[in-house]
Amino acid sequence: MTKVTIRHVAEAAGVAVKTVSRVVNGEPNVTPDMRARVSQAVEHLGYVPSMAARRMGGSRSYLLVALNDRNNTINNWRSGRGNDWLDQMLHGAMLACEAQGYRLLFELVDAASDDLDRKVVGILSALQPDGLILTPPHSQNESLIQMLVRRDVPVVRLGVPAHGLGIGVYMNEREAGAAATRHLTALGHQRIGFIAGNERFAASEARRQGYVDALQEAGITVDAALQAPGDFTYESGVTAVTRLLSLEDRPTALVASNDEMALAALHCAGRSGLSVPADLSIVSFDDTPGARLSVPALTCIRQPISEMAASAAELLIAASRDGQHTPADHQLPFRLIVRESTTARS
Amino acid sequence: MTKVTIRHVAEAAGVAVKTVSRVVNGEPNVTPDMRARVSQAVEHLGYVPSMAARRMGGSRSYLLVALNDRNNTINNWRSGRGNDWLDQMLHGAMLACEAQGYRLLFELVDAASDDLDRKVVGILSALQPDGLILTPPHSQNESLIQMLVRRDVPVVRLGVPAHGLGIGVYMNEREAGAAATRHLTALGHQRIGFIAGNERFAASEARRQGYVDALQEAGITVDAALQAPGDFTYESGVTAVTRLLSLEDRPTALVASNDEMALAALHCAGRSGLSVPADLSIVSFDDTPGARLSVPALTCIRQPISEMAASAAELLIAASRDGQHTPADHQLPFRLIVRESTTARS
DNA sequence: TCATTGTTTGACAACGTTGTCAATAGGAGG
DNA sequence: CCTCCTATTGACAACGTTGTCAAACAATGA
Repeated sequence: MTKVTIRHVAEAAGVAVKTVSRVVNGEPNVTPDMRARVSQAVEHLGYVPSMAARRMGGSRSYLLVALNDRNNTINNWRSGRGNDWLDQMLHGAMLACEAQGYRLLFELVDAASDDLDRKVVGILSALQPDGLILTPPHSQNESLIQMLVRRDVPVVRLGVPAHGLGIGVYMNEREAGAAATRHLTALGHQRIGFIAGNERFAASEARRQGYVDALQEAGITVDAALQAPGDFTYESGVTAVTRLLSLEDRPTALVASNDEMALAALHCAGRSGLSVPADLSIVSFDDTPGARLSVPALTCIRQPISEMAASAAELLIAASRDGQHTPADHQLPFRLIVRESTTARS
Repeated sequence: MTKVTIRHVAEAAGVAVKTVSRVVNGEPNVTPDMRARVSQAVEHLGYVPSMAARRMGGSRSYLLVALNDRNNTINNWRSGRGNDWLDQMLHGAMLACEAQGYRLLFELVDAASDDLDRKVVGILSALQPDGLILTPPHSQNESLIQMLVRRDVPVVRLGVPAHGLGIGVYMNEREAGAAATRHLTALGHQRIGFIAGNERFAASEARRQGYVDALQEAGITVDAALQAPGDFTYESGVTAVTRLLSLEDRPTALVASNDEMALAALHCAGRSGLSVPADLSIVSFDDTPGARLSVPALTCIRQPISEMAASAAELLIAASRDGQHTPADHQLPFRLIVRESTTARS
């Protein structure tokens, strides 16, 4: 009933504590007999090693920290953007951690803070994690990452290529932007509008470039008037799509940089008497619940968020275990999900 | 550059480590001079105490754990329910923890698991948190909570009254159900349908009872045919509302047990040629982003989720600090947010 | 047979902090 | 001035685990 320590297990099994430690950690050079005897005692007493003591005695903490932008996160639910990205990230990373006996601790830090580095160092000192998962926009903060690499903290940068500094786990945003646009050109669309995402996120510009790539491939002239700024919020989507639909030669299709702005487009189109997809086709990014539930359901690009997070966790655990510090890049595939919001040009 | 420990601070300030400990923890019986001298050294060296060492040496871990149902959570985003509840809970609790130098670790455990107790004990042994926040349905698991109380772990039960076992932090669901319904009766509605929530959650039945209460107050006969089962998913909302709208004497208003099912009702109504709110008024629960963004925007009951979570964290920290173990109940107020989906009976 | 090597086990220090208790200094009361 | 009490500071053990190193033992080869 009371707290079970490694010593209790050692006594119960009649062996040294170090031997129990070896068995629990699956270290080599233990006879099968011994391993069985100790395992049985562990099982019987319900022994689980204390993370704190492990961190103190050994060199690993069995803990990963996911660093997220506080403002970004909070604004998300305050302003209605929803946090699907975050949820999937958390789940992907947590499941991967669990599978290896690790734990994930989620931290919020204001990316715009002027003593960001100091705060992150504080987290490192307090928690001493075996690795750090940075989400955008932290994952793009080169000076922060340089500092972390200097301190020998394994770092995964989510959503962006690492270019030799840390480990990058991401999808090809530019190619995704192109794929979304190609879907529309293949359906015969010529006038294709683009609603950009928040410039703070590197993915925004990459998607726009992909859009341009696909237009050029199809031999369509790129018209700056068809590109409207946005910041991922519903409101910015309304502004953008209002402008695009009021054009002389209005677009017959739109690429929205996320679902939220696509939903704004959907509503604005309806309000203007345009039917989707008959009069206006829409492709978006994210595949959030809202995209599936809207009428019509949105054709969109799905990011492999939980897969990226799981990879991130696995890479960090491996890096800390092997004491390696090799920069690397891991690109994961996206998927175009065709639903009801796109159709051939009439 | 390298790791800063309490010993370094002690040397820098020319005092004993214990004195540094006292200053860092704000303990009494330290002269102002000493406090200033040590504080300066702490500041200068950027010292932050190690959580692991604190846990080892002292009696507190400065860690709270939030226990969530794995299936519930995962299904949420897989099936499109969205995780607004979870996000708000996390943020509320995290901010409260941060304010007191605590950290929050989020854990997923399958509530239907047959060795749930064992798993939770494992978490306790590994993490040794100063308190546990249980979310529904865990917060309703009396035997689990009994076990935790026996082990002297401070426990907050989110969303339900504690009835003497642990600490309950919740809103009055029954009264909320009544308030939602009263809003409709006050608008002159007589035929009011109800779409129930998942029976696994105690709130579902409480809301239904409140609905019945309000009808009786208004002298309206309670008609079982107007009450349809649901489980919080969009699909179940479709089934329920289809049945309700096909009734001979169809309802002119609906109370949906969450936003998701209300959105289903909205779409079904539109498909049946009914306009909301002219032909059908809808009130729901949750105030998720979707409720604000839908057309028309949903009138709904807002749960004080982040406030409940913040209270939970504060209560746990206080309980662990004072070593108290007093059961208590804290009821927080809900709010009826009137938007566009309800109007007077025509 | 003996030296050599490798495998298995254990003893012990170390990690960074706080709890306990003793030592010291300073002030009040006689 | 001396005693007693309290406020302040410090010395040291303890927490539960792993890393290091040595000991015991078994197997191998000459």
